[in-house]
Amino acid sequence: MSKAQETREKILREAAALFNQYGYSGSSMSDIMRVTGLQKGGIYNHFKSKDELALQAFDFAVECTRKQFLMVLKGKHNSVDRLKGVISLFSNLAENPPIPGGCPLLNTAIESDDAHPALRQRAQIAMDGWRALICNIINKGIAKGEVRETVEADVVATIVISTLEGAVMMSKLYGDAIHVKRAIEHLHGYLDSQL
Amino acid sequence: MSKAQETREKILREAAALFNQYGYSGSSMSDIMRVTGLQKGGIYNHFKSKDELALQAFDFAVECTRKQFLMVLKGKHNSVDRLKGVISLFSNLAENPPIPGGCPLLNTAIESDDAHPALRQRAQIAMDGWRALICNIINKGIAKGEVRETVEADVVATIVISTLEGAVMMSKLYGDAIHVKRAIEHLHGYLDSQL
DNA sequence: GCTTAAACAGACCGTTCGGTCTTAAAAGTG
DNA sequence: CACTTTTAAGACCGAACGGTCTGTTTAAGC
Repeated sequence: MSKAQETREKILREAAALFNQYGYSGSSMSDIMRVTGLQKGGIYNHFKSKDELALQAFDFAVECTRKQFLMVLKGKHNSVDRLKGVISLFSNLAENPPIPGGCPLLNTAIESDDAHPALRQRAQIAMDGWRALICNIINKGIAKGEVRETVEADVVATIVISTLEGAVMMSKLYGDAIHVKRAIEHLHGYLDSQL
Repeated sequence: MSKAQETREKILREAAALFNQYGYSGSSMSDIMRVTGLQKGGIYNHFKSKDELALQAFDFAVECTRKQFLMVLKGKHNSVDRLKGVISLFSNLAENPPIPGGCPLLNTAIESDDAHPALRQRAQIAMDGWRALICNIINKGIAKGEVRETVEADVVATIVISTLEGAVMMSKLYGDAIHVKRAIEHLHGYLDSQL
């Protein structure tokens, strides 16, 4: 990887962490200069505006998360196990998240929904991807006979994501992972009884 | 109510709506001047800083919500009905919320957890109140024999709140109430089978 | 209705904001 | 190694930021 690409990725990584903790409007370009150790010119050479940087930093964060999903899915073939694997990833998210600040999708969705249309659209796309992942696992499970045919994948996706994200919010608010742990346990029971 | 008190409350109401939609760092004093129709002097006469205004506006928003809870609880005496009543309040929250921008507790928790200790503490207190409300309903239900003795009120509170807040996030992200509706339906089933 | 304390307007302050541009250094390329 | 292009620095810009302060208007209490 060229020097330029390395710098670019460093900016994205540090900016993603900053935006994830302090939000888009809570992070200034000066903050980004500080955490990257670069001056204005060094940053604006790679990104033409704060807005563009924010969008790409969000995509970067989403891609990080997606890679974690794929890793945990590797080797698991039973569809219920695969779902539980995805869910269990969240036990770390509140305590030692891959990107500081918790779940980027949650944080970005909340900040952008009324305030930042472009960012909101990216968040929607990322959420679509996550919902599709869950739906795919379930529908393949149905096809393989591991999951009841009456199960509505869309509904399960909503329940799983809502419960996890809400629990991350609570655990981050209190600095206590117990809420995420309870959510995970509850979802395991839910999946066992419903699928 | 004196003129001053009216003005003060108008500022709180408008500021609460603004902060709830655009966040604390996404709302400037100029924005608050615009929505209140007041100049700097008129606002700073009632609040000594943007920070203090933000804290009080959050408390104002929480108090609004609390009143709604009390209203829906009035007349309901069966503990499961009371819980379901609280839950059903959320069907409006994503579409036509009492304070524009969705759930103030959710929004404030997400924005403040890494960025604003004072606001975070207020959010914790508000969350404590909400959890206590749910726990009280359940524990009284146990005492009255309406709820199984083995039910852990704390755990149920976590599940109910997490699921609802996560669903509000999703519904607001998509501008589609279906996720909140699914969450409510799921929680009704959960309460029926667990309590 | 007068008095007096308050509420409010709006000019003003220093700082920080996002963003531009010139220039020097460093990296890539033959 | 020479040459070209890219990359980063940092001075600089106008606008907007949160906050202060003085003067004027308004409303409350006698």
